[in-house]
Amino acid sequence: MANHLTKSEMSRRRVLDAAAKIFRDYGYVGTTMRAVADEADLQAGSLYYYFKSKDDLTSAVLDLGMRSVAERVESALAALPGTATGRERIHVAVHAHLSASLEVGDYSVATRRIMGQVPEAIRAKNQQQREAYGAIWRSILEQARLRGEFRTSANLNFALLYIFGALNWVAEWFRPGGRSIEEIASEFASFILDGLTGNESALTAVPLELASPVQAGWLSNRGHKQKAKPRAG
Amino acid sequence: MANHLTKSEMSRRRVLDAAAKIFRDYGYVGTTMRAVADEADLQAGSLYYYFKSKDDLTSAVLDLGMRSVAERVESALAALPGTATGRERIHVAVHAHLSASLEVGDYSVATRRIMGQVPEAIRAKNQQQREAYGAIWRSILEQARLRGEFRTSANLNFALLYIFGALNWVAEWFRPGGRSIEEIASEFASFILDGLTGNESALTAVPLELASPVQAGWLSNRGHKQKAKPRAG
DNA sequence: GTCTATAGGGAGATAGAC
DNA sequence: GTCTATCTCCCTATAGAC
Repeated sequence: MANHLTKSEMSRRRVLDAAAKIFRDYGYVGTTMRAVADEADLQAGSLYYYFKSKDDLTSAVLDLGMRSVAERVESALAALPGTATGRERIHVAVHAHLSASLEVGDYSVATRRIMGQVPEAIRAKNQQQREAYGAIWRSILEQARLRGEFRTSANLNFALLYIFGALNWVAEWFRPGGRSIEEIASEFASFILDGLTGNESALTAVPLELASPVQAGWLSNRGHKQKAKPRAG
Repeated sequence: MANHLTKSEMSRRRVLDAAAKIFRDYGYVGTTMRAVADEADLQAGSLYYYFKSKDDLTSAVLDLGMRSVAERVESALAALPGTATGRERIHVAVHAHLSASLEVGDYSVATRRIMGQVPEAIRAKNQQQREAYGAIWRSILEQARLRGEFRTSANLNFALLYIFGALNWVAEWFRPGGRSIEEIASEFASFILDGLTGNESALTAVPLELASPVQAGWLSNRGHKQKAKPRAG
């Protein structure tokens, strides 16, 4: 049982994937066990074999989404040589965050949308993980400042909130088939480090194509087809 | 009836404010007409005097939140002299956006959370307003680029998505009593324009207080006390 | 592991009194 | 304008068969 999942583990994961999708489209309260079961090709009662309640399922979805991103970023940073600059670390962290976040896109979007709507007990538990992940970023920023790579007037507390706002919004508008994650990561790292005015000495070169419009609705949540209007009463 | 609202108009607004709060905390499906009525000191049936359905109410909440921000930004930009630089316009737009967005904070947060969960018809309608508002920002960015204030490698489509992600997240973590909206706006405009590395010649000077932690949970939605756990089944 | 059946309760919307 | 009463439908969770 080293690497392949048991049937039970696979089914459990199938339920989680289904739940992430339904939470994303219908919110916390709007998600029904029936809809999750349907998406996972099960009957509603069967979910209770894997999760003892709707809240237990909710907590597991939030946990998996958060951990996927945090672990990817941690290992990407750990793989860097000790000589890496602040710029390099930030670029790598941005890429790892976006890459993992988009890979588990249903979880990322669901989390962003329902975090403020789940019962307090669930939120508090997940909040600890979020703070721990934030601490990683805080330390990258502080290291870069200590190395003298930042202007001294930059407030790192705000920078953290600013960066997370921009990065976590990506899972809402990204659609496969457009610009690659690498391009987006380079562009965003460049925005974070140099802003819009900064000099041209960007990170890795980013092709100059100002004219090409971004794929789907530039600001939107469009594209999440809902099977039906959320059930009326 | 030039300036003061009729009783009916006031009640309607009371219902909208109540709905924004409930949508924010419970999501689209989780919001019940009973809960909105309770928050507005009415009975559930009475809401149907003002709004012909839950979806009609939903649409009105999204509309008001969006318009509040767009109108404030438009008029702030219109008030600028023709000689204003790209930097100045962006700073003013950031401040106006944040200021309006926080003033109708319940609407802003509710919109951000439920936009992806409302029925398609409602989303499509609101989407047009969002695109129109986005066009304003796009034109500021393009003007600044034409004036030569930006590095030519910056992709403005991504810049727009990046900026909106960061700005619209603020309503989630901002708590009155901490740093002022003006400080946040200056800091954010500086991030957008100069990034973290840019030279010290910021906009208006921002006091250097790297040590002071931002008030509540740095990444969180904490602080929206829920009266009770969303009703269990 | 997955199913069916069902308990006990809450939803949106309408009708008609005041 | 606002209320109460009510119709019809769907929810979470459990019990027990297979």
